[in-house]
Amino acid sequence: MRKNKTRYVILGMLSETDLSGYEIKKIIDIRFSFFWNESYGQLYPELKNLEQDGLIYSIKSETESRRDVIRYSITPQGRSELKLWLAEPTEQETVRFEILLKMYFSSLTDEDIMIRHIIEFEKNHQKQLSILNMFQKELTAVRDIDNHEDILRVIDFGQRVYSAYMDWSKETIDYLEKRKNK
Amino acid sequence: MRKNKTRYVILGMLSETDLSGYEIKKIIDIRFSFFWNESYGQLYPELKNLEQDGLIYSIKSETESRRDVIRYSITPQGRSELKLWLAEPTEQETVRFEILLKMYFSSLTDEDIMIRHIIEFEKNHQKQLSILNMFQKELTAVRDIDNHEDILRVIDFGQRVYSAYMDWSKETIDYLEKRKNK
DNA sequence: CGGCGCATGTAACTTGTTACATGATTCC
DNA sequence: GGAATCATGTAACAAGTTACATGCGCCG
Repeated sequence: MRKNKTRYVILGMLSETDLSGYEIKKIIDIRFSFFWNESYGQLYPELKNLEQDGLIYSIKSETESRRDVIRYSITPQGRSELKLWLAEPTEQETVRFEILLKMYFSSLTDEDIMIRHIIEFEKNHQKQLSILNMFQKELTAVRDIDNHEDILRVIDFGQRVYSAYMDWSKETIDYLEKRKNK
Repeated sequence: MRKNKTRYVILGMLSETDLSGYEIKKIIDIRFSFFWNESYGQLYPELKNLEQDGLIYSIKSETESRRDVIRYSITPQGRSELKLWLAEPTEQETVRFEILLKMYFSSLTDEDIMIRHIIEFEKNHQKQLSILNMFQKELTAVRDIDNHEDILRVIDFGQRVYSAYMDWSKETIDYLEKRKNK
């Protein structure tokens, strides 16, 4: 049986500091995007669910002059739910690399088309890798967060994997170039 | 707008040889599993759709004594549809690594729990890597398929990425062991 | 003769995305 | 004043999984 994991990202984030749905989404997009995605269509309803389950509660903005920013806070029950999940066995991830599917059947198309795909792939992930590198530098400089080393471990994962992507891309483009000129 | 990609795996496979739904599923599970997943619930209905669209046609088993094996064959329209897709831009993959999410919040749990998760993660992917290595050896020995080199490129991707997983796992277990003893 | 693998299929469900609506505020 | 961003939300849809049903044939 699969488990709704959106709740745990939310709970995890709120375990560090109070946040609004919008802020959670932004953090995921910037810092988690290389290993996690969420859409508003999942996030907002799940926040409602969590509140109803008593795992989080909302605090209407008071100090703020802005509109209706609804910031959430985690409850003790929320924390224990999060701890429970952390101890549960991890599901194997299911992946779908369209680029590899295309590569697999690439003999059916022109080399140039495939090369363009891989360049695109490389570019996208190079950008992500740069962001990771930046983020790593930032973190290494500021050493005040308590789960600081854990985050660095997560970033390290991304760097290794993305570097592997880059190497593969270069080699595969080379291979295709050679095949083209044959 | 997202695109149903199950059709293209099917078309791609049928572009090489006639296959039944069951056979397609098996090939995906064994050879594609490190970059692609499909369930029967997607596969069988999609075969029906493709047949209705005239991109494939079914051949009821004649030579076979077995039960109702429905083997499919690709049509010229199917081939051109496949070629069209190969030229289209590739969608960025969305990933969800539960293991990294847990690592990120691992300060909230015991080191031993996290270590067990990573050992599990490592074991799973080590198995996959071994299968990839085997498959690569096989392919390097037999050099008769036409898209042989392309497949090797795909396998190479898996090997690089999985090796990165292994390295990261080892280092992260070390890190957690050290943290535990502090 | 029981269990496993072969083989096809689907209904119910969960999960996830997209596209839109709404409106405030900030920045140029 | 218009564009971008902040901010919340949802309905419609698409995608994907799970769990089951059915039954054949082979092997020990």
